[in-house]
Amino acid sequence: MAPSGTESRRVTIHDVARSAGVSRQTVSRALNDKGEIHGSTKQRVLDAALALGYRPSRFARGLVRQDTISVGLVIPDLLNPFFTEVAAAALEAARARGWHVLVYDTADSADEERGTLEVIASQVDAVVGYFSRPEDEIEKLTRGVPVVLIDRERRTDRFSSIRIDGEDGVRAAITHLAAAGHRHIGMLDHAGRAEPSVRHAWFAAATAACGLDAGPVRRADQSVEGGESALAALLAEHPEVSALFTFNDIMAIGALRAARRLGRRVPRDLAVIGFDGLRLGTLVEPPLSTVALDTRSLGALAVEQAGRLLTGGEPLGPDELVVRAELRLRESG
Amino acid sequence: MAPSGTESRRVTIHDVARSAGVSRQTVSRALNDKGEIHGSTKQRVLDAALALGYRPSRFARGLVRQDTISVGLVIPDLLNPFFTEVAAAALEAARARGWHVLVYDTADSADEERGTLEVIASQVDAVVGYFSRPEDEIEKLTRGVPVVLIDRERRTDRFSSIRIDGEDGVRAAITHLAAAGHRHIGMLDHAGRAEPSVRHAWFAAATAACGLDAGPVRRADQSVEGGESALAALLAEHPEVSALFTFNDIMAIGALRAARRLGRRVPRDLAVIGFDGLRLGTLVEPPLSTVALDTRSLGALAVEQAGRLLTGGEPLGPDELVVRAELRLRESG
DNA sequence: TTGAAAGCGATACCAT
DNA sequence: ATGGTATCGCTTTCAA
Repeated sequence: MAPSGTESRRVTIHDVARSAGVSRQTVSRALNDKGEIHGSTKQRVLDAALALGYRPSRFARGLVRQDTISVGLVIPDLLNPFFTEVAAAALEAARARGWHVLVYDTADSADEERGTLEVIASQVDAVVGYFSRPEDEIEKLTRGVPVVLIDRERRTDRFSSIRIDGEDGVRAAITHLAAAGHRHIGMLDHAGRAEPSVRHAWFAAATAACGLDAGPVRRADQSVEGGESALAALLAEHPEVSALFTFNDIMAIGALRAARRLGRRVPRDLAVIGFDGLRLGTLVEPPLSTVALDTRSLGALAVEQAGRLLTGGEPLGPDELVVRAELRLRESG
Repeated sequence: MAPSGTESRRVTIHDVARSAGVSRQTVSRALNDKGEIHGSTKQRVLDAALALGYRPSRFARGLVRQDTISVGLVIPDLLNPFFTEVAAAALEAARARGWHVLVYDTADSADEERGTLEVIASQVDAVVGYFSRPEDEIEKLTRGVPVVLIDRERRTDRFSSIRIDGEDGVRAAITHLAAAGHRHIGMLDHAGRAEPSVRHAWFAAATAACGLDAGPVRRADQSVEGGESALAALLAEHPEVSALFTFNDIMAIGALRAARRLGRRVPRDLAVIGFDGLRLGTLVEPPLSTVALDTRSLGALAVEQAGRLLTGGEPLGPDELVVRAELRLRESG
């Protein structure tokens, strides 16, 4: 018997019970493999359920068995390999706990982010991810759900953040470049927010610490194309620049391309060091040197903390909610 | 007042009602912005809700307002850029419909896939994605939920599949190589299943159609490393091979690397054409020629069909459930 | 404007 | 082994 044709009302446990000539409870027993049920009865119920195309309501079930946990993962752009890696790590950590993950890609758009925030709170037990709008707005929209922010500061009963600490890593990178004789190190920062990024601050501090003048900085879109055109512009204005640090690996890969186009050999004529530590960096030519983040533990940490916030377990403290970056030298610088 | 400290029972609408001195229905009105409520009453309720840290139960709410739709997206490996692209497309299509997407990464593991199948049916309204196990097993485990399979055949009331048709694209690729004078075209197939892949069949048919002898085929892991070592092995046995077609772009990128290591210039000494059309292919050196799939419409199509299966709308027919591949020549071949 | 009562669809507990 | 009843937390009539 095929499942009802058109315009079908939902098949409930009641329908199955009636069809099999038993009570609802018996149906429940049969479906959930509880004992205490006669073999033939069970089979009859199962047959009836199949024939009717019965599917338990996840809502009704969730209401009484309060077990399933779902977390919302908010990502600005899944196609950006960095976020892909974080997402994959979060999925893995969640799976290990038997949690379900609802993924929302906000497409780098403030509107989409707002839309997501509006619906997400009613669908999940905790939220993890990246946001661009003011914390108090996030707080308002997430109404009571625990939130773990990545690369953003906010600590309250309900909010936690994972801090990305690249200070040492960036200093190591700049020190390395300086030791190689580079005097003019430029940077490609990202143009997302109004102010310069924290990574830029690390860069500035590191160059100063090496006794170098502040190198030229150019802000650009957080993409391969952004890095490509920004480096061309930067080099046009500052041909003396012989080394480059970028906000992230994607932009660095764009810079590699621009360098090739401009006839600058890497690392001989231009040393390039990115930030993030993407796997992708090993695939380009030359393999990209980078200040690497452990994206895996980043995602895992976020999920772990969400769990603690959720169960009222002892939340991790600021010192534990940090992911440190470290210099990973390959061939580009 | 901070949300209760330890071991807190769930705060229900009832608690809020009592705390605000009104009935549950009034609370519901206040929270859902229904009219018919006095301004001050509403404010009092809202305050009480906030003070108690009240959050509506998604299960209870879902039970009565049967509106929210969730689909499960099953992906073998989110870090594989091809699947990332499909996932991103599916997320986008789902968002446009206001659906929620639960993502499951099965880590290329049969066990994880089984585990996912066991829980997914009770959490979503429809399932979309990639599976490796036999259809009847999938059917059994998904108990009544509509399923859209990608790159897999199965059509019933409840199952649909999106077919990937690369026949013309592969023929165009091989024809192009033959026209360029290549007589010995090798292939790197993937080693996932027991039999050769469909893509291999297209390859074989295309070489035959061009009047060439069947080229050597080597099976390898579906990864950069897999492609890298497989090409080395293939070339060692068949040094006459001057052109290569691969199961996918990732393997082709591995092949590019191996070629460089072996001192074979691409495309001069070895022409390489991949399959998938990844954005990634534009970043390597030289940019990868490929038989490209429109991953965006692949994901969108899957979601669209899931919607039709779900609402009982007229499902798309086999002719519409196809994504065709086309040759995209860049510089590697 | 507010409240009482009746479900939504399932499971758990207690009888029988 | 099976059925009755209460219950999960919320929204939706329908009265007042």
